[in-house]
Amino acid sequence: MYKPYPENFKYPEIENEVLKFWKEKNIFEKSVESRPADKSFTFYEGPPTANGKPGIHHVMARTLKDLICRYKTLQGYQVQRRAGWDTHGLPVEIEVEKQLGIKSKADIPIFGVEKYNDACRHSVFTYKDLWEKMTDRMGYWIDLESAYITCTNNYIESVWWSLKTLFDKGLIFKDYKIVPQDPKAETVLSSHELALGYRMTKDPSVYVLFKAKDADYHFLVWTTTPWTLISNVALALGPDIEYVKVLHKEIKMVLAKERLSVLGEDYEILESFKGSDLENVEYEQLMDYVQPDKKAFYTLNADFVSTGDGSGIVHIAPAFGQDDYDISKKYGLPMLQPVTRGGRFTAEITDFADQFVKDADAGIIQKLRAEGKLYKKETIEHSYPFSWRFDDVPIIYYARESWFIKTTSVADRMVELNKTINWAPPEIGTGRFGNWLEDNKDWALSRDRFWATPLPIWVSEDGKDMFAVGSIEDLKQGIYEKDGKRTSVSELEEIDLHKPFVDRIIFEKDGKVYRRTPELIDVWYDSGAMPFAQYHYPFENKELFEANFPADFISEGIDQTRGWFYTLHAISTMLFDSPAYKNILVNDLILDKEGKKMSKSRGNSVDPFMLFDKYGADATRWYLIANNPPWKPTLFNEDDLGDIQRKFFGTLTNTYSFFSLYANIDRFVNDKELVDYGKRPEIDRWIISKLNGVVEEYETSMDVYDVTRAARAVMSFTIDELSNWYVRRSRRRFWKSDLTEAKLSAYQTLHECLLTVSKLISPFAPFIAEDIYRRLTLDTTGAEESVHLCKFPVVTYREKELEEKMDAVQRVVYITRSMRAKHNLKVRQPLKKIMVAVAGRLKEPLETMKEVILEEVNIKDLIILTDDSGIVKKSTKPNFKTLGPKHGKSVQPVASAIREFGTEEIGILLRGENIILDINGNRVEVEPTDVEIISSEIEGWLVESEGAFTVALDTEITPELRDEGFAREFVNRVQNMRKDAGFEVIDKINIVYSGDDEIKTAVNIFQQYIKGETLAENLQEQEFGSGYTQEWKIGDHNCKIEINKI
RNA sequence: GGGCCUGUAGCUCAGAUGGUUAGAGCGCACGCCUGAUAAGCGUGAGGUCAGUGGUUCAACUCCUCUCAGGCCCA
Repeated sequence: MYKPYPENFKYPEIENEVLKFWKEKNIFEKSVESRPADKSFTFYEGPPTANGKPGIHHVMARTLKDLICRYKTLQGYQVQRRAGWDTHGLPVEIEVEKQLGIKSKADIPIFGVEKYNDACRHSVFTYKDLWEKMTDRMGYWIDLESAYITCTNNYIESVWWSLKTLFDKGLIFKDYKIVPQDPKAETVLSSHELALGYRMTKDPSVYVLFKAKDADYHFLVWTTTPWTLISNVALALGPDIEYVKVLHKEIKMVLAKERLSVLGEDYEILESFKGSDLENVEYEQLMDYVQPDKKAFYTLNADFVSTGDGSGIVHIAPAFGQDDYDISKKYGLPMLQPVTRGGRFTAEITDFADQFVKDADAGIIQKLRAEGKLYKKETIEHSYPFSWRFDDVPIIYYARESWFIKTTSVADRMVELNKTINWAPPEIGTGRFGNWLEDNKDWALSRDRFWATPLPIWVSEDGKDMFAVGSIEDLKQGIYEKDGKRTSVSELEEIDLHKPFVDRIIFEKDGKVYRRTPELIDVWYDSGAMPFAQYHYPFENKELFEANFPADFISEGIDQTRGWFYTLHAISTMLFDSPAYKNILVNDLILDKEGKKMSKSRGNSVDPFMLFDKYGADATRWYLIANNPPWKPTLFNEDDLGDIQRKFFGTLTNTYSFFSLYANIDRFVNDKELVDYGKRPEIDRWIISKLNGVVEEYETSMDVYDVTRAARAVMSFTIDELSNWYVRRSRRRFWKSDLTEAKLSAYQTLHECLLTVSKLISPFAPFIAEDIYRRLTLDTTGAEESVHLCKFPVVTYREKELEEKMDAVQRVVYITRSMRAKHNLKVRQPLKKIMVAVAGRLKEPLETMKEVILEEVNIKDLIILTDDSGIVKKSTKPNFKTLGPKHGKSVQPVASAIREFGTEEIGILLRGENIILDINGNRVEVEPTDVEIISSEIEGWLVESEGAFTVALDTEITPELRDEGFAREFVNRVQNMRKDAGFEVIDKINIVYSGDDEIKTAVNIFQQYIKGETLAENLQEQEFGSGYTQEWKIGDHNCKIEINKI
């Protein structure tokens, strides 16, 4: 018995049943355990943060991960999938601060770090339930129970081990970093927070004159942050930019030639030179509040100088700009930083002491003007970041001491190792990621926050010595100090590797006291450490880690390029001199219909649960994968989901329904010995061959992670080949005749196709695949319990010539049908004959498929015209693919000569002989392969050509054909009535009818045919009874029909 | 400002290594089919393949520049 689909069934309901089945039977666990452990495929799950809600893009990423893992399982690999949760970092803190009503970072110690971090710890899994629900509902198979969690002691201990390793290698050091800072909260902002606060604002745009030392000219310098001028130590010029010295309003000044427009019209060029000629020119300090301790106040060359705006000369204040800082390191410039963390000038700046720097701008400008150092002042409107927490607090870029990892020391190695990684698509590996590696900067590791992995470095109180702690064991050598009470850490019952606990631990060595440096580490380090930290390596699971490193496969969104992709790679390179992953599949954003980014604020984001309820997880998954390659931005359109469901899943379940309907009537069970492929009818062999072709294409596509191509291949096979051709062509075999070998073959063929399709789609649409598979194998002994325990189908049978043959048949049929349509000749009206002219090699194949063509197009006779039939007119077309390389430039004259070929030349070519031409005095030999011969016309007939095929149609309708046409129309009306009357497919009926003479004649002649088609016992013209009756018009003839169930 | 990606029909997308009539689906119009049928099929309208210059016998395809969009970074 093949369970039919109920009418109007809902996919989500089926999916829920499948979920239940999976859970009850532990199918996921079995799909892992049933594969040999020594043939493993390692997958790393990038940990999401569970304190944000999951969205549609997470469905995309999880679909990709799931389908590759399922595919590899199908192929017989053991794929362990362990979930993970990212639990530290700013996002968590921000959520908690919102809940607790904490306004600024400074409030946190007052509130209590201990309480604060407890709140973080509890907030981490706010949406864990939702995430798990989504994971489960969408069919993403991953072991949630054993998930690794980054804030556990074990995890942190592994991270500490790695940090100590790096520290001992000398790869961790302290330096300055220019960070965007919220001056009111005295907090460093993440790039994410920074992005929140950009808005248009007005700032001064000032041109200042720096007087060259011992000379009579000035450098004209532009800035939008006058307050940084106090900290100026150098001026930068572009080495390849052209500069001029001009006389303007009685002042000699230097600026970029391209920026002369700044001066208006009135100037006189005195000299011109390149930036590189102007290196090392000393100038007088502009405002002398603070004195540097190193050589300063001279010009230098820098590539970042542009002539897009300003004067082409950039003032350098190392404490307040990343470019400035970098160049200062290169030239060994001093750093002047007379500004507090709160953004106020220090006491040294006597005139502006304790003023907020931005507020001091006006006073500074005034002072410069008074001293004659201001050339001009304008106002500029531009986009500038502001605090997202406080109104009207501009962000200040500010140099702060940070801890760094010296990734630049392994930059070359990272580049090298990256070349061994297989990126899908490749351009992200070479481009976005590769360039990022080439341009590597040291990793700014530390964060001045509260809820994250503490940096395990202890510094002596005199600041001269430090060491790293790499394990809890090491930590136990320390002393826990709280409220003046000192306890040895080894005596404590509970150890928490977070603030403030670890900050209370001190070490005493050689008479010195060591305290932990207060910083925490970048959360990205946590996730990048997951290959070993998830196993608590090296403290445990040594073998497990080694067996699962590096990963065979990871997959995440493109936003992880500089996030997880990088941190995994950097940490692995430094610790293990190995990449962390061998294959990586990247997905791009999901945008809305208009191509805009989805966001809560815009209200255009899509709730995945709504999609699952409305269309099902399968349709959602399929849509995301098949619509376009995942590594290109997807324009999300809900309507297309409905299309996928109707067209693909609808066709598939419909095909199954068709199969089950007849298989149940015939009591077909798939336990008979298989009919040899070779013995099956042509159409069966054809679809089996096509099926195997799809299996091949699917596998090659999947192996290079081209999942979209694989999905599309299965989809078009199912819709076009299986349903629209095979089933339609074979319908009669299922409802006619007894269960002969031919019919058995049909059942076995369709069964195999459906079964294989269910396996192929199982990674993509795991629910419906499971459902169809189970319906198909309900009575099959020895079948796997679940499609997800099956092996990938083996290619069994190909017959490429047959595929070509059928292709030819289909083309003839399509041409003929289009001709009928154009000439308004209904398909139910039989026609006398068609003639088909084709290239010689196709003649015999078409001959054998004659019946198929005739049946499809409802025509009585098919004549395949031989090349020498005399009535086919042939023409020639040059084949540029062979001619081009041979003749190059002179291909055109040869081509036109070929177009001129007549019967004689064509005859020669058809015999396989060459033709010698004389083209402008040159001897040219034309081979048969250089010419395409097309049958373009058949004399005296209605013809249509397409490529190598020409079809001629005899449109004459004889009285006999007309009668047969009527008979077919009659059958069609009866069939419609059977259906309207609600009769079963196998019910027998009696027919009563009336009509004019022409109808009567036709019905009489084709009485047997009509009875056979409609399962009628009687077909008579007599008094109407009380049966189901309808009136019809057949052509111009009226007709009344009554049917009665017997 | 830098890097990467994208630009093909009204919409969503295909178009191996350059080869001469650029395809599909959806949508639209018209028609057909109907013992799978809230499906299916056909026909038609709709394209200077973003633009420019070049390489070539031949460019949607390769190269240059420009324009537009997206993402990342500064």
